[in-house]
Amino acid sequence: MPELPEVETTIRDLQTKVLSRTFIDVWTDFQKMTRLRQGFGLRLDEVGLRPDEVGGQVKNFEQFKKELKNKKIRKIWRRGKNIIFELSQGYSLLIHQKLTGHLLYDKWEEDKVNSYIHLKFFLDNGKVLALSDLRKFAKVELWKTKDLKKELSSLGPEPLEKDFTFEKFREVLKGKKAAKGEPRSPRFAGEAGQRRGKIKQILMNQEIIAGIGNIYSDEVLWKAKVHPFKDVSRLTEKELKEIYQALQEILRKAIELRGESISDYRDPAGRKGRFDEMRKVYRRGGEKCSRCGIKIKRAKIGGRSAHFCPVCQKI
DNA sequence: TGCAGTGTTGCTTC
DNA sequence: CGAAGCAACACTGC
Repeated sequence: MPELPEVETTIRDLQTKVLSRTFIDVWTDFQKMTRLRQGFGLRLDEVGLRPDEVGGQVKNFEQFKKELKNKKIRKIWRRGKNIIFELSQGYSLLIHQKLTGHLLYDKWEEDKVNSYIHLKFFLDNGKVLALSDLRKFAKVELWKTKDLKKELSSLGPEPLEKDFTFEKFREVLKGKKAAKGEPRSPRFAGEAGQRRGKIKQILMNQEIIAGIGNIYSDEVLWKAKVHPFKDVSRLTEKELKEIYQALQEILRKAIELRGESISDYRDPAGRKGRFDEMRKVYRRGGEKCSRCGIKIKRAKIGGRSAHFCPVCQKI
């Protein structure tokens, strides 16, 4: 699954390859993947078309194609798990790869997961930027840059930015009282401004911290020796520091190793990342914990699986 | 063979 | 308001 390190790997590679290129054309065999968002004079009900509105979808894709044509890529960046191509004339193209999507450029390795191509961008250098996505959950949206920036501001801070200090981490995690006129922080609860909720779910909440998903939340909590079910309000200062430190180290290491590829993620050349070598708990239920030898457990939190060591990780 | 499991987001329901 | 459930989709493994 593309989480922060995988998305970062993708954009860094694309920056060296498609910056300053212009979109010439676009093809898809799954029109539901593409959308025009705010700023195109469309009513919301026209934009949020239902699957049965085939005629509407065709019309929508034709307009998407028309608007994208001849736009030049000025900047490629990442916000959380979103890839953003900033284009000429005030446009931005947003790609969210969801569970099994990944971008491929020019020539890529032969691999089954690279064969589910549902979208192709044709560039002015004669090369193709393609989106392979087995489950077809990925979304590709054309925005007016101004509107997109507003939309992205609802995401939590970037964990690898310089200003994401330990103090800031503690503040966003624990939740502080909203100042007058300020929007209330998400999942804000209790008189003292104390947020409640299981730490794993908090880490995966994109409005609290951007970019963390199921794999890295499991790995971070194992490294920090904190149980995924522990309520965030009960975390000690020491535990908070351990989580912060583990988060920094694991995300940086995962980027260095070009992400994980236990499932479908591949880089733009179609190659696997190597974070798998470091994986301690994710999808290792039943195996022995490398720290204490006890069997790694798997349990459900909010409908998804958490993997953890029931002995090393304290509740 | 059939069906639960897989993870992200957004919408619906309570 | 929040949290829980489910749908979007296709393939794997038991």
